[in-house]
Amino acid sequence: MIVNGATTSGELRAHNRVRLLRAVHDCGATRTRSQLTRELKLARGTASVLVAGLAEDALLHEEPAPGPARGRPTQVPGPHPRGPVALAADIREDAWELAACELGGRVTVLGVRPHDGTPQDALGPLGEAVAGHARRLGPRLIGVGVALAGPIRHGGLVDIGHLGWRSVDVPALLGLADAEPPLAVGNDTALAALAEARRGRLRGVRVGVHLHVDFDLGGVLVLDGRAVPGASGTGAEFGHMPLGGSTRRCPCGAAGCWAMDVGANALLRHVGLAYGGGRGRAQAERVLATSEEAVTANATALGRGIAALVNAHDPEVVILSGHGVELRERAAGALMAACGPGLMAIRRDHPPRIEASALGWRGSLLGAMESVFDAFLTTEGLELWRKNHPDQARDTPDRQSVMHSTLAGESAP
Amino acid sequence: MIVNGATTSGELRAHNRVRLLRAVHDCGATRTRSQLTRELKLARGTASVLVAGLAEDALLHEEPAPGPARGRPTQVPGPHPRGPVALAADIREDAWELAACELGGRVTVLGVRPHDGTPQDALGPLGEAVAGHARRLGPRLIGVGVALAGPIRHGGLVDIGHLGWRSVDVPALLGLADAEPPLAVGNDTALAALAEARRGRLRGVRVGVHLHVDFDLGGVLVLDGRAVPGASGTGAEFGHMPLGGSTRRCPCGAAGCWAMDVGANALLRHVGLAYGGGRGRAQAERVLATSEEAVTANATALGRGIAALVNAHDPEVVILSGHGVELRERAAGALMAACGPGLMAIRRDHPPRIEASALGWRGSLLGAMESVFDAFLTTEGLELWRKNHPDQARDTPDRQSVMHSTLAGESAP
DNA sequence: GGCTTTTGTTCACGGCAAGAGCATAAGCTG
DNA sequence: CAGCTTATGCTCTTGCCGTGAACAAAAGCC
Repeated sequence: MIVNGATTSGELRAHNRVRLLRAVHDCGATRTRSQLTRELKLARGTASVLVAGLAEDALLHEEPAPGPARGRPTQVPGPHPRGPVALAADIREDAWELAACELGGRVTVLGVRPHDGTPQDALGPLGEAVAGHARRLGPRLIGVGVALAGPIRHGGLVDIGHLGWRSVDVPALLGLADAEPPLAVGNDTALAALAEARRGRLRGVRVGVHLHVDFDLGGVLVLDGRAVPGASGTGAEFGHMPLGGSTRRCPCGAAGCWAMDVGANALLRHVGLAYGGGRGRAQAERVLATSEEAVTANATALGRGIAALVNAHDPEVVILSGHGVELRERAAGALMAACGPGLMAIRRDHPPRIEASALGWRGSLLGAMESVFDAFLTTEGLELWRKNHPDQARDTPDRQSVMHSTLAGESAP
Repeated sequence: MIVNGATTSGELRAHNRVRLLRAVHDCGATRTRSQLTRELKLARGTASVLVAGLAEDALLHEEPAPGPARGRPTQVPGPHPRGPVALAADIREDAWELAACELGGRVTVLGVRPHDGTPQDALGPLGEAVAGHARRLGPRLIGVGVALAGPIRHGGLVDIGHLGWRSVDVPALLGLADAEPPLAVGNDTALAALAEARRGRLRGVRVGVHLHVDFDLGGVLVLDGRAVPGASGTGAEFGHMPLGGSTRRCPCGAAGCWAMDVGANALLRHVGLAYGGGRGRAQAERVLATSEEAVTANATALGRGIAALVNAHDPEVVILSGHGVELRERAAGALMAACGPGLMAIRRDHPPRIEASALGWRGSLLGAMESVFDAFLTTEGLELWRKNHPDQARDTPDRQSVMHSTLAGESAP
C-alpha cells in the first residue's frame, strides 16, 4: 500500500491514523491491538493515543480479544457502531446487486434486482434504492461505488458495446450527479482486480494480471495492490488487443479483439445462438456445461492471449474470475497447450501461476467497496469525516441508549 | 514521485532531506533555494537547516543565483564538488558507451568502444574501464547502472535472442559481481522510458507507453514516473505480443511477435539482407533512408500495435525512441492509417499523442543514471552515504586546497 | 495466594517543523 | 548617492509528535 508521506509533525499524526485504520480494514478487523502495534512499529504509548483518538471520532471501537492468552488481555479494534459505511453496487448485463460495507470489510447485501438492459431500467431503480439508504445512513455514508461492465470515461460516461450503451451518463441516471455522497464509478474488471489484490489471490503480489470473463472479456494489470486505471479511467481493456487469433469485427469498433473469442458471447456464437444482448446467461451456462467444443475454443483463445500478456508484463500470477474459473477447470489442457508455445523461452522455466479468483462473482462488488474505502482512508478523507462529526458524543460505547442505524435497516431482502 | 512516508519524527528529517535532494536533481540544479522552499512547502527556517546539513555532508553546494533580482539574492543548490557520482553504461548490439553523472544530471562521457557482439568482448573491457573509474572516484561513486537490449532476469542474467546471448551473467563478466559498488543492470527500453519520464516527454505523465525501436522492438508502460518492471525484472517486452500481424517464428521462442515486424532486423529482412546478428546498423540506416516500401511496412506494423496498446492501457501519450523517431517522421501517414482503425471507437475522440522521444538514442544511458540515483535518493541511500563520509571536512567550499577528482579524470576521450 | 507474563497508561524527553522577528543584500527612486 | 522597498536567509521560541521507561492492570501458571 502506498501512502503519501508526511512532511510536518502535524501530518505525522494524520498519517499514522490512516496507517492504523488501513491495517484494521485490510486484516478484516481480526488483529489485536498489540499485534497492530508491532506490525506498524509503533510504541505502545503512541498506539494508545491513536486508538483513543480514533474511538473518540467514532472510527474505531475496541472489543475484548477472544481466547485465552498469557499476559494482560488485549483488545481487537473493529468498526464503530456509528462508524463509516460504504455503499456499493455491481451492475451486470441483466441485474444489479446493492450492498453496504463497514470498516473491516463486513458486507451486508441490501438488494438484488434484474433489469432489461436499458440504461433507464438498470440505473433508475438503483438510484432510488441508493438514495433511500443514504437518507437512512446520514453522515455515516462515506461514498458510493458502482461497478459496470464497460469502459468508463472521465466523470462517468459509460459505453457497453454489446448492450448498446453509448456515452450513458451513469451519475445523472442514478440521480447522484451532485458531490454528496461521493460517487465512484469503475470498470468491473478493474474493481474485481482491486478486490483480489486486497482480499483475494493478488494479496501481496507486486505484479499480477487479472482477467474477468463475463459476456465480454476484461483484463488489467495489478501493481502493488492497485489496478492500473489508464489516463482517462478506461484502462482494464486487455480484451481489446488482438491476442486470440480472431479477425472478426468487434462492437467496440476495432477488429480481431481477444474479447471476441472468450466469454459468454463467444460461447453462444460458437453454437450458433443469438448473442450480444447480455440476455443469455442461462444459455451460456448450458453451453459451458455441455459443449466441449465451444469450451475448448474459448480456453484455447484464452491461453494464447495469456501467453502474450505474460511475455509483455512478466507477472507473478494470472488470476481468472467469472467464467474464467470454469474454463480453467473444464479445459485446463487446452488452455495450457495454447499458452505454452506462446511464451518466450525465458518465461518457460518459471511460468506464472494461473489461478482461479478467490472471490468469484463477488469480486466487482467487493472492489467497488474497496474503492470507496481507498478514497476514505486518506488524510483528506479522515479530515472530512472529522469535520462532519463535530464533537462526537465522547461515548464509551456501552452507553447504547442512542439508537444507531443498522446496516441493513428495514429494507434487507 | 512516490516516496515512502515517514512515521516517526526522526524519519521526518530524513524524508525531507530526500525530498529536497530529489527536487534539486529532477530540475537539473536550476531552481533557487527560495523556489525550492516554496515548491516543497517548507518554512524558510526549515530549508536553512536542511541545506546546511546537506552541504555539510558534501551532498549539496550552493552558488549565487545568476541574473538580477529584486530582494536579497538567493542561492542555487547544486552538486557538491566532492558529491555523489553515478557511472552508467549503455551496451548496444555493436558498441558500448560509458559516462558519469553527478547530482542534477550533468553527464560526462568517459568512453565509447565498439565490440564484436560476444559477451566477452562486450563486457570485459567495459568492466575494466568501470573498475578504473571506480578506483579514481573512491567513495564518491554511488553505483553503476548498465542498460542492455534484452530481458534481464533476477540478478543480471541476460538473454538477447538475435545476438545469441543465453543466460549471460553480466555482473560476473563485468567483474563487478560483489556488492561494492552497487551494480544495477536494466533493460534498455525500460531505462529509456525512465529517462523520458524524468527528463523527457513523459515528465508529469501519469500513464504513458514508451516504445524503443533498435534492432529489436521494446515497449513498456510508464506509470507516475516509473517504468513497470515485471515481477522478475523482465517486463518491458511489449514487442513479444502478437500485435503486428506476423506469424513468423521469433528467436525469443514464441511466434508472431510484434518485434518481428518493426526494427532494424525487420528492415533488413524486408529487403532480403542478412540480419539477426546486430551487425547491420549502417545497412539498416540505408534501408531506412532509401526503401519506401520497407519503411511503410514497418510503420504499418508499428501503428497497428500502438492501437492495441492504446486500447488496453489508455495512455495519455505514446513515445517513440530509436528508429521509431525516423519511422514516425518518414511514414506518419502509414503509421496513423494503421493505428486509427485498430482503436476502439471511444478512443477516437481523444486519441493519445504519438510523439518522438526528447532524448533520442541517449535515453537508455540517461535512464541507467537515473536508476542509480533512484536507489541513492532514498532514506537508506543517504544514510549509507553519511556512514561512508564520517565527519566531513565541514568545508566552506572556497577552501579548494583539497584537490578533488574531476568526473572525466585523465581517461576522457 | 503469589509469581510470571503481557499489555495498557502515563509522563518526561528529545527531535522536528512552523512561524515570527530580525538581519541582510540586493534593486529602485529621486 | 542615500534612503526606501522587497525578497530572502538566519535565529529563536513554540507547539506537536513519537519514544521509551516506569508503573499499573489483568490474565495464566505453579
